[in-house]
Amino acid sequence: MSRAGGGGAGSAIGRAGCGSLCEQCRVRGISVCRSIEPAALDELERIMTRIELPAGRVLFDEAAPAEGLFTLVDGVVKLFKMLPDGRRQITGFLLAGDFLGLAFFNSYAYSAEAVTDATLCRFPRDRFLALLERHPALEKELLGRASSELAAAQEQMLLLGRKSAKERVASFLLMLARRQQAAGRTTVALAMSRHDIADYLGLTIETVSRGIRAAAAEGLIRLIDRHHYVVVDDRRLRFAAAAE
Amino acid sequence: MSRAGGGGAGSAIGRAGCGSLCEQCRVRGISVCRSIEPAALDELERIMTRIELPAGRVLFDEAAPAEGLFTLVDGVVKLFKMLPDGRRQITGFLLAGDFLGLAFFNSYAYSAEAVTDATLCRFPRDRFLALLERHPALEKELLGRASSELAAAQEQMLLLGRKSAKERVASFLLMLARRQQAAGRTTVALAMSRHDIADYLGLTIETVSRGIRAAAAEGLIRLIDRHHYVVVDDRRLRFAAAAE
DNA sequence: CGCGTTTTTGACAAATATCAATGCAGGTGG
DNA sequence: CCACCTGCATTGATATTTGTCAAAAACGCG
Repeated sequence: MSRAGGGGAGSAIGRAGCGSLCEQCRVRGISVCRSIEPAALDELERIMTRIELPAGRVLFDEAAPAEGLFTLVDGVVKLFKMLPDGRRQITGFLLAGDFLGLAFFNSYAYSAEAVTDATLCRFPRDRFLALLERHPALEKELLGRASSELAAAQEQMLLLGRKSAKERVASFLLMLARRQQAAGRTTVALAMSRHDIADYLGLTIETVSRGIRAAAAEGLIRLIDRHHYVVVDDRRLRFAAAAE
Repeated sequence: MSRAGGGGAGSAIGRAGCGSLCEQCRVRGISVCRSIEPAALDELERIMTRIELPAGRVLFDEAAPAEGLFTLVDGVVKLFKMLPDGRRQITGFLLAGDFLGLAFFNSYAYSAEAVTDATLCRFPRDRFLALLERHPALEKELLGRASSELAAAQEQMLLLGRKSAKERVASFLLMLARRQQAAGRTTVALAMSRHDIADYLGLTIETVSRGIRAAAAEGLIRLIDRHHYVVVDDRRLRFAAAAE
């Protein structure tokens, strides 16, 4: 499936434009990396703080005052919203290079929590916005990211609103594979729990489990163990994902 | 009368972010109206073309080369994506003042079609992007819009992934009421068909119909006719929408 | 090696889709 | 102006999908 950004599930998953995190930016610990003048990079570096976030730790809560913006340097972070009674919807999994925390109202629209141990850079909101004024290229970069995140969000709405359980699971398996293939891997890692997958796909853990097993039984994938698989039949997997 | 619910009525519906459509911009026929320097407005006006789109007419198709950007001056437009077998997900309804067509890859991520007769302004993509270079305030405006659309998309993912049919319908009725109340109306117009509502909420038309009737039977709303209602019990409607 | 947690599996229940009429309203042509 | 026609909406009966509940199996960890 041709998901904008080559796999941008949910919010800000690695984007074609940014490709793999460029080395220079990785070193600098920031991911806003395309077409940014060195002067802006220097300024960014001056106002940033590095954060180590252990797996399961909350970075910020929905509706909290948005005092920081972040880039993810390493690890996986999930974004989610909750209903008053505890139902949860994960809106995206973020990978290295992704940006989060942009809140044009003054509070976050979602919560963010580390799936694995993660490393981030934090930029104080006011100073970052001030910096934005002086560096239009940075603003353009953010607009591009927001735009592709929006495309990914729309793709996810299609999945949530119109795909069957099996199609959702196949779409997810395909999306993960695409992202990791882009990084040259053939074995795909399922870093997140069945519970997280379920809350991302709008299903229950049981239905996710059955969907994954069915995909394996039908020869679309081969399961190495509960958290690793290989795509065996890409064409049929795409078909199962209703992606063609 | 046209299903537009009266073109004038549609256009009166403001947008939270933009407030009500500013008069100056209405006159100029463009909706990118906050904090834009007059010079930029003049330039925008110079490159724009006005378009009248009859109800049901397609503005552009998903995956088509994105050669234009648009602002909606009057009427209602729906954005949607389709699966190969014809299933459809409407990702949003646009009202006067909304912007569409931003595509940072070179093709549209979704199709756009008029729900009611609509008036738009078209800006050629290349010239608009060039103009963006010279007017950072315009870029900031777009970033703000993209950001709030993203928040709305995440809210919709929560609805599609985790809310029951009745909650979805209640959320929809509440959302429409909020948008129209902001414009000082008390009777809410349901400009779109049950089919469109169903494709927006990820349901079938029958389930939407039952949901609306149930909301009326429970005294949350009072139906004037099939395309108009009044919110009777806001608090319970919010509760039914799982919004509190 | 045993224990708690996650995942899988199975039986059953509930929500929603599907199928099938029927009703309603607006537009059209007589 | 009225009656019919057509498409949209509603309603009801039934089917299907997916969720719920319960338990067993697998895994990770001390």
